[in-house]
Amino acid sequence: MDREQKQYKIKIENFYSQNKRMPTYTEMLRLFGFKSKNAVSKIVDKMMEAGVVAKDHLGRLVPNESFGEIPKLGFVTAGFPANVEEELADTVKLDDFLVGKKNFTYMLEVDGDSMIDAHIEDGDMVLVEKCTVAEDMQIVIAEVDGEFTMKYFRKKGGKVWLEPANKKYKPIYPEHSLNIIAVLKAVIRKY
Amino acid sequence: MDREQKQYKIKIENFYSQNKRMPTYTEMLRLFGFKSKNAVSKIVDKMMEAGVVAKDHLGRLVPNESFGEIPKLGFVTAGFPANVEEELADTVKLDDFLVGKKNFTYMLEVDGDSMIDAHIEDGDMVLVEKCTVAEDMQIVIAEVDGEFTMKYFRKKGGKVWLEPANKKYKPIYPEHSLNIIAVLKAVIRKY
DNA sequence: CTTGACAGTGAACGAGCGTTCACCTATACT
DNA sequence: AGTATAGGTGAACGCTCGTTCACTGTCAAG
Repeated sequence: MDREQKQYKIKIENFYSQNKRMPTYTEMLRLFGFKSKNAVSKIVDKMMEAGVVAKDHLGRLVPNESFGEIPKLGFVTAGFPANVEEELADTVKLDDFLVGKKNFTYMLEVDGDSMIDAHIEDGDMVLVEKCTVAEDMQIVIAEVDGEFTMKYFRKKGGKVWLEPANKKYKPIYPEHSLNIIAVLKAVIRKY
Repeated sequence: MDREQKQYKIKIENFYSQNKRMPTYTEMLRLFGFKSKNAVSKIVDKMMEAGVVAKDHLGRLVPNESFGEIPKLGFVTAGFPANVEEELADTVKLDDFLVGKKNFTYMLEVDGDSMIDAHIEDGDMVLVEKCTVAEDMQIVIAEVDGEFTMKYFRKKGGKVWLEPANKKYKPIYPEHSLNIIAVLKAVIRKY
């Protein structure tokens, strides 16, 4: 893919992320600065050959799956490849990477340091999946005797309780009820 | 929005996330199980009134911004709202939430525990933004004397060095060169 | 029963889309 | 000079999309 094609791709990507759809040929005409749709047509043909975009069974332009994805580079210690602009083996789409069951996923903000030994800080965002059961040692959002909290879920010998990841706090043994609301799927911390 | 409309919305959402574009009326016809496009037309009109979808200046159907977003619920301790299916004030799109400058963002995997006191574990994924300068105390990916590493960037009185977040390791004072490659923007940990 | 509202059918239509063809330059090669 | 080749213009053409209209059946209210 040469430099010019990359420019076109970036313009299409921007259009797509702004308008949530692919541009029409007439729109690309303006976008690229041509005066004839045919010029666009030829460019699109090349892009299809290069695999940047594709057409579905209706002949409609659809973005290649790399749209909106970000390159995944391997380990930190391995460093950046010499030319990071090069074709990269692996890319990730954050939505797909983080969200499993779309309609059951919620984001919450952590307050308190009760999970600090699990390296979950006050202020971190967590992605949780609504769910009523959990395995021993999973981190869950639970409701115990009317209070909501995030803790390790413990289950041993018919007993269930919650355990913080902070020695300052003590395990919680439910007096009346312990309802699992959701299980932790991911932690996100922004800087 | 009544139950039926929600079903339609979910079907459209699924189509959109699979095909990366909105369905045509003919496709919705099959999708919803009607025999006349007019039935679809009426339903779409209602959805537009309800704000679920919209049409742009070309009359093309575009998803409302809530497509692909996940609900953001506030603090963990605040718990889940009684009826989580309700209209929710806040939603987040993970891509936009995490990625600032799209063409400068990369994902790397952390190995080693040198940043453990900053609660970044071995195996965590980090999002970094390519960049050559940094502030004191920002976490950066840097190349020191030929080696890549992730550390706190320190800058004081004209001197620069790197500091791990783990007492087991010592600060790194560059012998020949210290190049900042990228700055840390987010940490992601999956369970 | 009559009436009106609602939901869906089936056919017709104009518009804009993507495609295609003939043509017009430059630039590079023989 | 002569000639391909690539990159662009401008107009024409079908096709399918979204829209619209008249019509049908169903259900509830008067």
